[in-house]
Amino acid sequence: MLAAQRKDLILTTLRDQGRVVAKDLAAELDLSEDTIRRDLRELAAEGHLHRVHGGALPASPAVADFTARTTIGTGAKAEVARTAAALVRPGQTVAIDGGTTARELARALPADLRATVVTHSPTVAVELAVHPTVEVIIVGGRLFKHSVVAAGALAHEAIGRVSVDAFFLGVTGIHPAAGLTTGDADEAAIKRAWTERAAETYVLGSGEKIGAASAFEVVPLAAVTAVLTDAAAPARGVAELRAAGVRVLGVS
Amino acid sequence: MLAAQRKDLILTTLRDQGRVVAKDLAAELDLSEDTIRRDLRELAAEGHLHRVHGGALPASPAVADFTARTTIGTGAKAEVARTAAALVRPGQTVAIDGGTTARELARALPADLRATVVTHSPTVAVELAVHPTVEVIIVGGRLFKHSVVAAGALAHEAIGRVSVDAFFLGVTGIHPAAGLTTGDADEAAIKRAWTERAAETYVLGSGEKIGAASAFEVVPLAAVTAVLTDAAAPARGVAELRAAGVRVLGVS
DNA sequence: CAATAACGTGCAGAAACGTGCAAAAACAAG
DNA sequence: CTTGTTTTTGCACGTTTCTGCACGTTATTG
Repeated sequence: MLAAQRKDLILTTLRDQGRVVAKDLAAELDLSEDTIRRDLRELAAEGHLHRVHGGALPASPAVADFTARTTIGTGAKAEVARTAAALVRPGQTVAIDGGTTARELARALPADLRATVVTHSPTVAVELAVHPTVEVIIVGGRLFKHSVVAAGALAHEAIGRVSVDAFFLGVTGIHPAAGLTTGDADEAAIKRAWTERAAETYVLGSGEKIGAASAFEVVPLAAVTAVLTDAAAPARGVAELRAAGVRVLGVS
Repeated sequence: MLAAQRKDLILTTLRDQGRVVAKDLAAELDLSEDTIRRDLRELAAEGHLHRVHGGALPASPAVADFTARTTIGTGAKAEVARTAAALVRPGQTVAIDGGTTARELARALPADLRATVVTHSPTVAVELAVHPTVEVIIVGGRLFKHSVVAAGALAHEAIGRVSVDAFFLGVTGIHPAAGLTTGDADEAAIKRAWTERAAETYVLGSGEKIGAASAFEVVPLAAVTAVLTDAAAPARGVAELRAAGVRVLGVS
């Protein structure tokens, strides 16, 4: 057995059994405990496991966190997110906005999806850090703490150099007359910049946002490909959007 | 059963059953009561449980919450983080690397600190989103999932346009001969770029990293201002660093 | 109150630890 | 192919951690 294989075995054993006992493994592999201890020490130094007396434990309780994280979300936002995730094609480059629905979208992406996600949301980036196949590009800038997204001229400039197949836009208001709105002017400009760089723009619009309007327009409704909402969205609001020529997905 | 596992079992039993009876647990695990009592004493000393005659009860909710926060706050990495946080002066611009110690540093910054933090770690950015006064600049780039940091040419270029008063550098190895090392070459280059843009560089080096060495050198030890470590750092490792002319803070 | 159970401390033996070293195996260059 | 270099492995050994024992002290119970 090669030394590298042995390290893989250690990590696999850790994952499967939740622990490694140095003495047992040495006997099993017919090696000295010294060798196993050396392996454990090195793997611990690289952050792959937690070295304890007599063996090793998993690196962190992050396994439990991973499980919680991958629990399928319920509620309106998760519904919207699923509708959105189904629109992402393998091989595409898509941009994801910030916010809780956007975060749900990051979670809802299929585990085998091979695509590139560009985002100015560190929260979305952290969510996608555990995705096995999606490539993630972070757009930097000044952190707008209210929404936990990068904003300002730095972000705006960086977005201007990106082109994406689709942009998943988060807003706070979806109104037939007022259009798509949000509460901060700088954030509105960032979102607008994304729509200008995207072939298609889908609004993440759970029902509570329909009929609402905030202070700053992002883009008019005519500028987007569709509004993605949920089954419980208000029928009148949906009807009004459709009457205005807007494509609404996620509700009959 | 490993000793560390047994402590986990005790805490799990406490959560599930609301109590631990020392005599019963000793019988169940075929160990002496002395051993169980020692475990309970140690866990109580760390605030994880309430020691009572005959066994243990859960720490009270308020204490448990405080302890959970304090437990994070009392580990080696939190110690290092506190030493680091104390070095940040109001009005400064500092860069924070990625990793768990870096995240602790973000948490350890004083609540009234007025400074600017630049980081290529979305995790650090998310932590600082709740800080009332610190300005945060995110450096974008391709997400290196293993360490959850932005990397690649985009990040490297962005860092080249930033100057900071101090860079708090995370590594996996601190060795008198091998220098400061990490496990990925691209990440090593990003870290190096930061050291070149920083007036001072402080290494976040909890004790387990001292004496260890990973594959890729970031910078030699002579290139940094100081290594910040914790009280439990190995004395020999610390002595060797000091003998090599390295300033080591956080341990006598 | 006395008897019993549980406690914490100090101690010794066993197990595990990490370091330095040398030999063997693997690798790379000529 | 040979030779020099690097990596891997086990050994020896001093250090550290873990565990049970003994025992005096403290708490609980009838």
